[in-house]
Amino acid sequence: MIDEEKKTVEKIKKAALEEFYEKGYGKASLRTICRNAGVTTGALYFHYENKEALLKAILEPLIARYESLMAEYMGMELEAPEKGADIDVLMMSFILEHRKEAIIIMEKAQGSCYEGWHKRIEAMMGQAVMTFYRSRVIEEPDKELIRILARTRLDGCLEILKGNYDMEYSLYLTKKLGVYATGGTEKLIKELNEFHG
Amino acid sequence: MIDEEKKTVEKIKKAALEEFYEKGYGKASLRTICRNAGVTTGALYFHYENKEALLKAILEPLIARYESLMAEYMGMELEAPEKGADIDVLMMSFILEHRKEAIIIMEKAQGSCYEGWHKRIEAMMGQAVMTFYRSRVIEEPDKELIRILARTRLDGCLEILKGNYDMEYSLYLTKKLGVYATGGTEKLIKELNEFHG
Amino acid sequence: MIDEEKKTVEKIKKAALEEFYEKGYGKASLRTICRNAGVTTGALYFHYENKEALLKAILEPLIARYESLMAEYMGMELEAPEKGADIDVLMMSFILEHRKEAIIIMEKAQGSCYEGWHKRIEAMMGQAVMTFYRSRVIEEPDKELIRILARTRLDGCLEILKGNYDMEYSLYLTKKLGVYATGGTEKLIKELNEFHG
Amino acid sequence: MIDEEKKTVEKIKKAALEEFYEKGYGKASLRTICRNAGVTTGALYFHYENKEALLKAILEPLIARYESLMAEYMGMELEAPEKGADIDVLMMSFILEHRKEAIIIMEKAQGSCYEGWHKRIEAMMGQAVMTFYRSRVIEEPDKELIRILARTRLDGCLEILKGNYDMEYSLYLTKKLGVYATGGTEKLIKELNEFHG
DNA sequence: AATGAATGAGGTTTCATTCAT
DNA sequence: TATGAATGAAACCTCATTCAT
Repeated sequence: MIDEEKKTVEKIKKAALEEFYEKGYGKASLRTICRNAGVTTGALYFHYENKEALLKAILEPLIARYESLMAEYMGMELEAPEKGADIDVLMMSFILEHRKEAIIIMEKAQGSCYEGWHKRIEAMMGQAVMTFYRSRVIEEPDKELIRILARTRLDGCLEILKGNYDMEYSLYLTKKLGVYATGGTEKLIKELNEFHG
Repeated sequence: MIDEEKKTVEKIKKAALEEFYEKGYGKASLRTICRNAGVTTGALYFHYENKEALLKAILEPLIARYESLMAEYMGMELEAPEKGADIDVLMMSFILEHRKEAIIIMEKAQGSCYEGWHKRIEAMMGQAVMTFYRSRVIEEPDKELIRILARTRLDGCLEILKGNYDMEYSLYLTKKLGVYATGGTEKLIKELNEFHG
Repeated sequence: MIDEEKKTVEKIKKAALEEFYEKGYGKASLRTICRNAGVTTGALYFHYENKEALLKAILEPLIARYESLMAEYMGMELEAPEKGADIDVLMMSFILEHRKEAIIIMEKAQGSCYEGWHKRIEAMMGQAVMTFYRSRVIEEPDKELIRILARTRLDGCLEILKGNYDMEYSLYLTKKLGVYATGGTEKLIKELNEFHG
Repeated sequence: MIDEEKKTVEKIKKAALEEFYEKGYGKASLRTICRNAGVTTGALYFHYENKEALLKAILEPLIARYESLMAEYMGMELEAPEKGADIDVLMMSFILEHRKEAIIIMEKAQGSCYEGWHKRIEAMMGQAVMTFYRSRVIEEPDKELIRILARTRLDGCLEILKGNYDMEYSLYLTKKLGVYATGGTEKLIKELNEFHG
């Protein structure tokens, strides 16, 4: 009873999350998902139109929050750049509840309709970082450099996610990464302006 | 003649490099590789025992250099930490000649025997960074934090590789990333010591 | 109320008629039928034992009329062969009300228990035509020839059905086809008797 | 040896021809084809890209002849309409060697790229018949009537094909059908012109 | 009378790998 | 060295049908 009360949909989503996380979308096997969920292929296809729909069902809930968060991120950093670290903390506490989903969308979605999502997210972060640099640097900052800076910051966050630490420790790491980023940014800006002068 | 002198093995390796790079080890198709190489499956299997052996043939040459480079990296940064940026430059000029191979081993080897390699490399960099932090920080630095710091630095390099820029620009970006890293490191060390005091 | 009064059975039959007509029995999908009828599979299976029973429910009403019509056809043509055209008209006005059902049974029933029906119908027409030829031709007419003659006449009627013309035009075409058939029959009979003589 | 000398491709084509002929393209099962051919799915897919390519391999040889034949048909009937029957004979002797293929393309190709072929062929015959009628009838003949006339003539030919008679008998039937068609045409033309007068 | 979740066999297709030549 | 035909398991997906509610 206790075990059977768990609805089929939940069993499928759980098994699918694990499979997508481990093998990536392209290599994930629906058969394996069904087997691990203790369900037949027919049951899966009753609930989800196809492989991609299953992935969507798993990621969609995260996405709304993810986007709104990113938008917020862009706004805040512009107004109060020194709060960058705080925002990272905010982001962490949000995402930590959907670790695997976030990792899937950022690194394991190749072949699905989310294939390009990580680039969109990188672009958003890139925009925020660029806006900040523009306000501090005399010459137009190098676009690729900014992109890479944003990307490595994102990678830091992802690395924390992948570590699967508890919330407190994750936030600790996030803050330290924030300090590092601030120091790096300051130094880089100084150097960029010196070269100009 | 000139064209036919290009040995089968070379044609296969070239096509395989492209396929592994584009699709990743797991999703790469030997059929496609053979087709693009203008070679039959039999020929491929005459030269390579299986899919993994083909990947090995492509990556092995890089690996020796990669490891020795990493070892060197560790030694140098310990002795002369301020030369971090220079070492990055050195690394770049090495790896730039094997862009795709490096990216494959770091991000596209899932499912192969190189699946865990990126972790080894991260560990090596982590060691180097840890050694440096230990020499500057009073308390034992947090291991995970160091690991992540090393990892993001690696990601920066990878990002440059992925950009496929020309050597000059790649080195420019590497240097700037070095400046950023130095600034971040300094600030973080200061903070870590302050907290202690 | 007005809309809900339309019984489930009717909705199912309507959707099924369309689906069988478009895709044929074998390729018709019960899912699609249910979806288009706005009904669940359970409801369908409450009323019909299986796919074939559903087809039966759709075709059965037509069949009784069809058979009696054919019987009548045989009798009339024997007594008054010159009325062939009139009978075609009669047949048309009957069948035109069940266009799709007639087409299904004649051309789209493969895989069902009606798979052989079109042959029965062809045989009936063949009998009628044979009876007529026997009364006019000295030697026993070739059975296959008669069968094919009957079949092409049937095809003419079917073609009119498939055209989905209005009644008036359908009857016009039927009449013209009748003229053609009469002319063909006369000429053929003459030739058959000449060869004999 | 005797049995194994029969090449795989031939075994596949033979089994496929039978399966397509019996079940139609859509319902034909590649598994069944492979089983009946004594071959694995892999073998089939080595030789043919997909289901449709297999059908193409079976029909293509017929098609070239079919089209050239139809073109010839159109030209001849225009110049010498009384030779209609002769042409039917010509057509028969051509097609008789590819009975099943012809039937597949005319009646069993739904769902494949040949889905529309039978309409093209009907249109060709319709053109030829229309041209003839135009030259004999005062008023423009009714398009649909002509179409149906052409179609029934085609059906007669198909019926002979489906009968799987020997060549001699097939030609006999074809000739008789030609006589019937001539008689029908004459009578119909007379009537059409009378109505006009 | 009806729901709708679940079944499981079967559909087409792809794949790494083998082997006689 | 190399060919290329063949294997057979596994991929995603659809289907008619069943059954507890």
